[in-house]
Amino acid sequence: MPELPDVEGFRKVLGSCAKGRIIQRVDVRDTGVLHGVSTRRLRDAVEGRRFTEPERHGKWLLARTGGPTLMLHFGMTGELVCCHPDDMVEAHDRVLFTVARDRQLRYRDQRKLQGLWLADDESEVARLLERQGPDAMAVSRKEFEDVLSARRGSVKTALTDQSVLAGLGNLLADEILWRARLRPTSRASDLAEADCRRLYTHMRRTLRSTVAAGCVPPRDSWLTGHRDDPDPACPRCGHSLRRSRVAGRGTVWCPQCQ
DNA sequence: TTGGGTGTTGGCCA
DNA sequence: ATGGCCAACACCCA
Repeated sequence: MPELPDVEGFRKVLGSCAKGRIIQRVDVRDTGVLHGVSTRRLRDAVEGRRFTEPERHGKWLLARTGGPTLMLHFGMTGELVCCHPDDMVEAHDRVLFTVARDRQLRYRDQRKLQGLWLADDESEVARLLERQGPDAMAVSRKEFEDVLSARRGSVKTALTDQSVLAGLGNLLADEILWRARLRPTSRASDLAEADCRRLYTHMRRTLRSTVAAGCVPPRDSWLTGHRDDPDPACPRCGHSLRRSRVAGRGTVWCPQCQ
């Protein structure tokens, strides 16, 4: 689930729930989500510190504390929620950060495909992000065109490859390609300049509305609203949508208008 | 009950 | 460089 818009939503949750507050207690309920750091070291590193303005790069959330930085990745099922410490701890609440008597930030994740890392300094942050391409929300049109034209594979593979462009997942890629009327299997390097511009425009437009929504909503007028229909029809032209596999992922597109 | 599917990533192999 | 397959994990569904 979590793609750029979701993670941007989690960044806002962190900001409104915990920014400026002191981390009073870290409670690790499941060490399986900790990567390269023990519960002990995590607590020693951040308890007593204050959450500052959180940042995001692609699908990574950077929880800064003025010292070490907590790096969060949400995999397919993770989320960040603001709770009351007395709220019932749910089965998938893996790490709890108590930041006030009445506030507790929770890293909740069903599948534990990713988790939390602790970066002691900026070089460690950079090391964890070194394989990430430019953020999809921040990339310039020029840079976008440059990275796409350098790719031999399909445009969908390029859009979802985090080392090319950071932030887009399977759903967003399908939605953006549908809006830009481009087949997911088109070779990225074959795109005409006009195609590339259109793709960039629709990427920005789609990101803007999904970030505002805090997710990629299954709207009726969007492709997202139909990908799970039994016999899906294109909300733009009515033609039957096609399913296939591109970049190893379930892909939905309209053979008529894409 | 079992096998196959799922919005994440990275590693290995050809 | 690229694509395919698998694993990590927990759950759903036929």
